[in-house]
Amino acid sequence: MIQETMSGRVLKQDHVDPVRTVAGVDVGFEERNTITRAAVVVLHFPSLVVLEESVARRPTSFPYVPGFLSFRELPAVLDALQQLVVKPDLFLCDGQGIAHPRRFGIASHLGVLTNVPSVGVAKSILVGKHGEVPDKRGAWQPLWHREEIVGAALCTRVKTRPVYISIGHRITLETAIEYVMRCTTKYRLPETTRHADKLASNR
DNA sequence: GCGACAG
DNA sequence: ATCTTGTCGC
Repeated sequence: MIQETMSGRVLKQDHVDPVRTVAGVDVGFEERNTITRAAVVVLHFPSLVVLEESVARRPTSFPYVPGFLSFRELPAVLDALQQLVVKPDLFLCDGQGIAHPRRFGIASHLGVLTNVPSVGVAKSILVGKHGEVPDKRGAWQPLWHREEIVGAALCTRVKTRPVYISIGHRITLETAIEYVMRCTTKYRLPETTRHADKLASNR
């Protein structure tokens, strides 16, 4: 299957150019899921000032099937990306990178297609398990799946559930965690995804 | 066969 | 993801 083939193209080393812009990517739905709405928000790094926003809507063409999220959401995301004037140096996606049954979640799919470094920032686990994460900002535990470290459960805020970080493309887990922390201020989720989330859901 | 299952 | 107000807790 294409996910297994494409996962071979994921670069698990740091090939990250100096990061001046970080983009948050998220998707929402309208009209009883018949319309897919993708949002991309580009922030200046490290100031996290919003530089540009992009929204794209298109008919939903694929159902939600766990493990195949990118087929449902990426087409609209690519539409939104084409409208951007500023080229992002790094993508922070809602969902998994290689913390996926076939090591090719939406963050990896987006990273490989665009050849831009990407990171998966998920609110819940698709596959894998982890030890208890110390309740301290920045603390993390490896996420294991089939004797392999596929990501990290990261505490971005005390007394809050961890977020699940995994590499998408052209980055290492340690570097990914570092950027996620630097994009997170007072909330559980990075500012990038919070902005994209707001745009994708019309709030 | 029985659960689990990103958004 | 989405349907939805107030409310419990730090």
